[in-house]
Amino acid sequence: MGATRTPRDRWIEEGLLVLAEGGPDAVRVEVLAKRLGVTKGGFYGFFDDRDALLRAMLDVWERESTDEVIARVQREGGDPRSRIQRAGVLTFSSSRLLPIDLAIRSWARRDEVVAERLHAVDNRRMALLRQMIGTFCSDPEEIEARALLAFCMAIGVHFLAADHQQHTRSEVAQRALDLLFDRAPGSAAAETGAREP
Amino acid sequence: MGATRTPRDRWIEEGLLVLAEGGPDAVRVEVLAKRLGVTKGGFYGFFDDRDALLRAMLDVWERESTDEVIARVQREGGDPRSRIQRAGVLTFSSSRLLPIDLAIRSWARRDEVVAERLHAVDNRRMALLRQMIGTFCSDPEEIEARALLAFCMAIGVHFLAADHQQHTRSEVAQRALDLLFDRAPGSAAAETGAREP
DNA sequence: CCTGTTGTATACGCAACCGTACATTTCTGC
DNA sequence: GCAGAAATGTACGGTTGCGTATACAACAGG
Repeated sequence: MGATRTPRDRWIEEGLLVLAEGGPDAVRVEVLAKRLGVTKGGFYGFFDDRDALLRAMLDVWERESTDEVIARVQREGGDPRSRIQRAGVLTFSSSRLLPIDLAIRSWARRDEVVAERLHAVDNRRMALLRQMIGTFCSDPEEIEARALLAFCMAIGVHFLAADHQQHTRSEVAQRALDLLFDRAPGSAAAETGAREP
Repeated sequence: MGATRTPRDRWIEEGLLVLAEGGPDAVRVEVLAKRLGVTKGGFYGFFDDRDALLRAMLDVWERESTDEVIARVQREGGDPRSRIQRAGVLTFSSSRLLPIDLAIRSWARRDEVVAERLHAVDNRRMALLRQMIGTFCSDPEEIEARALLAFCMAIGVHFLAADHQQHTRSEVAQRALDLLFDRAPGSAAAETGAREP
């Protein structure tokens, strides 16, 4: 063949799916090949080795998680506050990005290189959060504390398994966001994450 | 030999260490054997297979994370509030339990059985948190929201890689806890987790 | 002592996966 | 159509890990 039936991007894409489902250890060349309906024959034409694929996956994730989110938010306009809210939704409510994000966080705990990549991405996100909270809170230290809480909740809810008595997780999460963002309880808004029944 | 050089508990213990370092996929029988300075010869006398070890590891973790923490807290006495604080410290500041806990959380995202175990443990912890927050907050919904935030932060900080401008992570975390627990900023207290430079 | 019991070493077959070498197919441009 | 390039299939050797079988060693009780 001359026409690429399984281009480089498809390997990366499938790799990200498997990463989300089973963690980095589940990303095996021969497994991806089977899922793509080919053999690993072509793989080594695109990548030096398995590790090169993992790095390429991180590249794509980093770009999608930052530049693309920001570009899309800018393009769709709106006031500063709703823009940043939208960035949160795009990142932490995306059924595509969220599981990948969570998998990479776990991965980063045991891989220094991944940790540095995540570090860069999280700093950009934290800057957005700060900006948003700064629209209604002036004390820099309190902004930082609220931003940390919001970020931790966006991540943490997906690593938590507790029930909430007579309430659903998303009801409680909504209430928690109300506390963080200084809104009257129940006023529908931000949703930095937290979707669960 | 008749004397057990490598009893069942040592396999479990080493398994938990490896789990904390590299996740469940890193827990391999032959790897543990090498780390223990023996071969896998004896392993299958204690466990049917690798999976039985993983289950035994979860048993130990569950017991240490709940009953033993609670027992120790009760034994050391104190008023209700400081007891619950101590339970938080024992769980989320323990250099032994914390990494295991975080590894199990990641694991639970892709294993239903593990998720159910974590579910039970988290419910017990959540009950303690509720109790503590209930000592200064009466609205049940707000208690639940604050408990969720506190729990999410105890977990989330370890999955977050962002910097905090001129502050350290633990300074910001302290301030965040002050917000959550209705204290004046800076009044040294609870520390539900969050130790980092 | 000597005999079981029990923990460990050794060796085996099997399977998954890596990376390489080489053959084969299938487009593309001439 | 016919090169030749490009993607894929096939086959191989090597490694790691599983679980089993069996032999060896060390300690216990008689």
